[in-house]
Amino acid sequence: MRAKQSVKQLNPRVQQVYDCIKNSPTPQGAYNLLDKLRPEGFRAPSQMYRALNRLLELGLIHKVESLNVFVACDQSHQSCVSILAVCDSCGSVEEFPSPEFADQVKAIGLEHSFESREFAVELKGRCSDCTSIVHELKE
Amino acid sequence: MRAKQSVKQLNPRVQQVYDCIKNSPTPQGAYNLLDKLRPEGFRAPSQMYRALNRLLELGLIHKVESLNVFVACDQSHQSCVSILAVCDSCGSVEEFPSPEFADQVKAIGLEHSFESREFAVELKGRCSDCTSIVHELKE
DNA sequence: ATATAACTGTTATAATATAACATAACAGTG
DNA sequence: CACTGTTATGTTATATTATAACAGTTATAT
Repeated sequence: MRAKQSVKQLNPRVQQVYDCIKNSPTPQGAYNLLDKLRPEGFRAPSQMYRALNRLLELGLIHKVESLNVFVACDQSHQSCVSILAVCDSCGSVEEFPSPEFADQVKAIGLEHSFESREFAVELKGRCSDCTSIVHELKE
Repeated sequence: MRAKQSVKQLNPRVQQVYDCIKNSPTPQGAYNLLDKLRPEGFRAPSQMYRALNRLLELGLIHKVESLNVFVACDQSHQSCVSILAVCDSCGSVEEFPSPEFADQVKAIGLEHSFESREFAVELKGRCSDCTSIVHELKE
């Protein structure tokens, strides 16, 4: 049997998609990524979705469900339970890790006898950059 | 100008969709609802999405973004900021309102200078019913 | 009554995602 | 080495979800 791929060594296609997402300033949709990687030999959606699903499994990226886009996971935290803050204005997505918050969500679930496995929080609003731009315009 | 529709009196098509969602034990997709309401004269997706978007605006339903399905909002709470707990096993969605939780999420946003407007929390796991069934099977 | 905005119907198409099958690369085993 | 099961990749077609654009209708304030 072939050795299971370690996280240190991603498959070529998976690595290409991961790099592309990491190098993008804003989160990317699957077909957007597909276009970007067409020169590298990506042809069909299924190729892209395979790589994306692998990266999701590994926890290296998040999917912003409300926008159908993908964003690299901020590596600085371990428990990949985080708040994704989506800026309506510029489209950027920031990740706010908060372990105690994760505990609280699980606790609320348990109050209702719900055994939670994973969860996602998506915030909509305006990021700090866009807020300061608005303030400057008002001056 | 036509009077703005009050919440007490929904338009016929909107009301039909709302009733259909409320009467469904599990959350429904748009095309699923469309099939159910075909006998009532619904023909095209755009008819359904118009009604769904109206209900979302009014806060009468939620969209479960990770599943692309719609669920009636639990009327018992006002500040429609809630946790949606999706059961992997039976597909049911429960709503856990928690106002203090909402404040906490906003606070985490503000710590990062993010002005949040709205947000959604989706929990994945196993509901109390399915958990007890599993326990019974183990006996 | 009639102008106007809201609602509804209809057709077409865009955007997102997966199924199903074929081929290639690879690692272990006899 | 040749065989075998597994993972990875390529390819085609199709399913699923959502919106655009336009025409026609209904309701209501004036």
